[in-house]
Amino acid sequence: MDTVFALVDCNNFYASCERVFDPRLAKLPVVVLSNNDGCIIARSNEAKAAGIRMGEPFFEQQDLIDRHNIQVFSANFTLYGDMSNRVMETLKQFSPQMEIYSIDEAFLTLSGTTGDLESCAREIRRTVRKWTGIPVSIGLGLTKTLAKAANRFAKRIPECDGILDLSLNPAVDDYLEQLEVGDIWGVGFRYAKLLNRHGIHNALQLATRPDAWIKKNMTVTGLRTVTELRGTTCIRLEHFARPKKAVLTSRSFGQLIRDRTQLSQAVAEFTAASAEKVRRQRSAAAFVHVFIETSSFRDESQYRNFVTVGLPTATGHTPVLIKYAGRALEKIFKTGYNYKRAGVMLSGLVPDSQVQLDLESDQKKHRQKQAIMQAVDKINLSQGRNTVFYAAQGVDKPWKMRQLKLSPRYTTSWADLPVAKA
DNA sequence: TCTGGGGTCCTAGGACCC
DNA sequence: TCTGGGGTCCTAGGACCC
Repeated sequence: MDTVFALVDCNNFYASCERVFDPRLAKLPVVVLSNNDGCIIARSNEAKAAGIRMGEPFFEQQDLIDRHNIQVFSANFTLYGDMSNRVMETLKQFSPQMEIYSIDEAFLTLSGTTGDLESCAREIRRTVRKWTGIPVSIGLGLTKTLAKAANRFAKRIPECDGILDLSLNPAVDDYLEQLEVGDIWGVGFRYAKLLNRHGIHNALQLATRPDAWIKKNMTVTGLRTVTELRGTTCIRLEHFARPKKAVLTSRSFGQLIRDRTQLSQAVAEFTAASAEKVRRQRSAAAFVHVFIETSSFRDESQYRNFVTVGLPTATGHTPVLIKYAGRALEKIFKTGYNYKRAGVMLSGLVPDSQVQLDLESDQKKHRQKQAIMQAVDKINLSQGRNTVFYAAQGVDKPWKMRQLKLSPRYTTSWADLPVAKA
């Protein structure tokens, strides 16, 4: 009996979500764009094969997209978030020990003998596909880092058919030798270049370097990664989501903003969104940070600035946060620039229950404010974002992001429900 | 014309204190 | 003009992840 880590990763997740509700897409190449229809952030296998590159600006790939009849979608995070929940709920059936690592990935721990583990993984894969329509790949290993590596191979080697178990695999070193350092979980672009300069090109070479050398060049984080490659667990399963220390809402605008009022409305909107995230984890924020910037791609005068303001007491109350965000904006706003992007971060997050209040009257007001925000959140959750909103957020929103290719919110909006025809 | 968004952790160095 | 030793806290910047 061994306990091993399984990494379940949804294949081309956003593109797969679009396909679930539109069977016409099954054999067609599909790409999904980032907010504001800017860059390509997801590609079906067919789109990859056609030569579409990840993270590239959409408009630069337009020719290729037309030539291959590639189906293009604006990011529909409402849909993807809901599909993610369905996948995660399905995975929970298979292991009580689970960590939701990202919108499309989860670590599970599985127990069993070698053969069992693989058939268990196959069962998970079949079930997720059947219940949600999403194809997944599963990698198994003695550590999270090895499970990640196994997953990479499971996706790339057709014979794996979506599953690879490296947990007690005698060939694990052969696989590590095939794994380029830049593809190791925890080794990014910078470290990969540094390692290459030192003649280290694959995971096996890295795993055999002395600890002291690793620590000196890649800090303790790098040493953890290397130890995990050798099969010793350093990175535990995070069973419970830890509360965030800061939340950020930022957007590029659909069109440039010059006007102070419009910019302040956008900032109010982002503040409201951040505040909602803060309340969702039952926190209150002690600092508001606001940044604004012009587009560095445009050949015109540039400006960017960032400012922090502290609140007298931590709060999750949207109107208070909007007020302080507005003051912050006043400190950095300059007339005469074409603004392209703004963002609002809330930090100094503390549990809502720990907020210090002295006076009894304060406590009463505090409870009233909380009740209002709860009501607002409840309405917006059930009826859709910004069903109820603050006047400071504005109404026209000329800066709203572009989403020209948005698919319906099939699963979360009655109006968008797919219709089955006889 | 059009170029995403949201996080975490670690370290070095400076400020400050005794 | 010379100028110790040790500790903590904060911040900026750099690395990483999806």
